[in-house]
Amino acid sequence: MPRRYDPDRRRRLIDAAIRVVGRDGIAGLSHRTVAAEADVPLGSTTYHFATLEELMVAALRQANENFARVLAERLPEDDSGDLAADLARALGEWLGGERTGVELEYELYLAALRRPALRPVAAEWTEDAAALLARRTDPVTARALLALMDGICLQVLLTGGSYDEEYARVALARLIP
Amino acid sequence: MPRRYDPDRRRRLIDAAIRVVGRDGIAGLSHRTVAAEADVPLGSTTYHFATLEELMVAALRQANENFARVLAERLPEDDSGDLAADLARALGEWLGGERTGVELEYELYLAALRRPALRPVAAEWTEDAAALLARRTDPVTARALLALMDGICLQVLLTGGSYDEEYARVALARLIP
DNA sequence: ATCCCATGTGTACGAGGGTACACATCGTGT
DNA sequence: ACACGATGTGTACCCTCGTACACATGGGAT
Repeated sequence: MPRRYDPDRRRRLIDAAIRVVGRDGIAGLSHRTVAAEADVPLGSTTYHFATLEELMVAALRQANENFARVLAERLPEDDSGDLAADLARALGEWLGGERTGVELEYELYLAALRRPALRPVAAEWTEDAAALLARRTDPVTARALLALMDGICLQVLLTGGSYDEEYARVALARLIP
Repeated sequence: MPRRYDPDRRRRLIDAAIRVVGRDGIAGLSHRTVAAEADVPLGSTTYHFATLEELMVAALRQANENFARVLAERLPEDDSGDLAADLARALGEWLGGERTGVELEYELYLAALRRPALRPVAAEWTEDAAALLARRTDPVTARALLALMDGICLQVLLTGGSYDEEYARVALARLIP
């Protein structure tokens, strides 16, 4: 039974947790489901992550890093272009893809509402994203743009409506002084 | 044991469900916890609400009605005043009160992300709120204002930060053409 | 070479949950 | 007056979960 000597078992558990949340939501997250998804015994998950919150923290942090990378690519540093249009397009690409991915990241993000342990990670995320936007505008406007993007995403995801990129562009443009 | 003849048992179950979610979150919602909170036998909850989603739908709908009433009071129909300031103040009062109440309503609202059954109710809510705001501005702006308010609330609640009413007022004002 | 400890494995227990179902009771239409 | 259906009650089954614990194993410090 020598599955011994698994250097990045921790990483694989995090990946498995992300897949589980993507498929069944946080409600489907348990030590057992993660263990099954990662093909490791139950005891291994409880060893590396004593509580499910620890797993969520790790998963949220990784999801943040992924999204920050994507956003950085979509936001060229030179401010020659139209920032509102760039952001609206980035949102469109994000929401236009697999709904699973968006749901996954938002669900982990929103989980911070009831779990104080996740709040510092959520705060990191908004700070990092704001810093990214602040390359193209002032910090206060950056925060407002982020808030509006969050709100637009929420409305689309929660009501089951469709994303209107032109509407988003106009609204975002109004926030830029 | 004649607890028979309970005309508004359904209503009492909904109230109990709201109290349970307020105290322990959706994670703590179960037929049994609601039954205990409402002081009725287990079978009664499963009779009136076959699934927990039905309970959540009813609870979310009631929470919406409560909040819509409050918002209507805070938004006088005459447009003599400053709309952005009114909204920022309403947000402040809402976020300044018991964190429990805000968390409760937001948690039910956000639950629609993963539960399609809740999405029509969430959509109703945004439409009703937008109609309220549309008394003071155009429909497109009303939607944008709502989205920004959602985003600002989220950032406060998820990151554990504090609410800055002046910042909110400025950002909201920019959205009004 | 040896020892210690981080890591990995298997299993068991008690708590709590959804669901089903048989039975009790009352209101109401006929 | 009566029967039937809506509503209420109690209980039992089976599942999943978190947790704890005893044991195995191999790497690296000494």
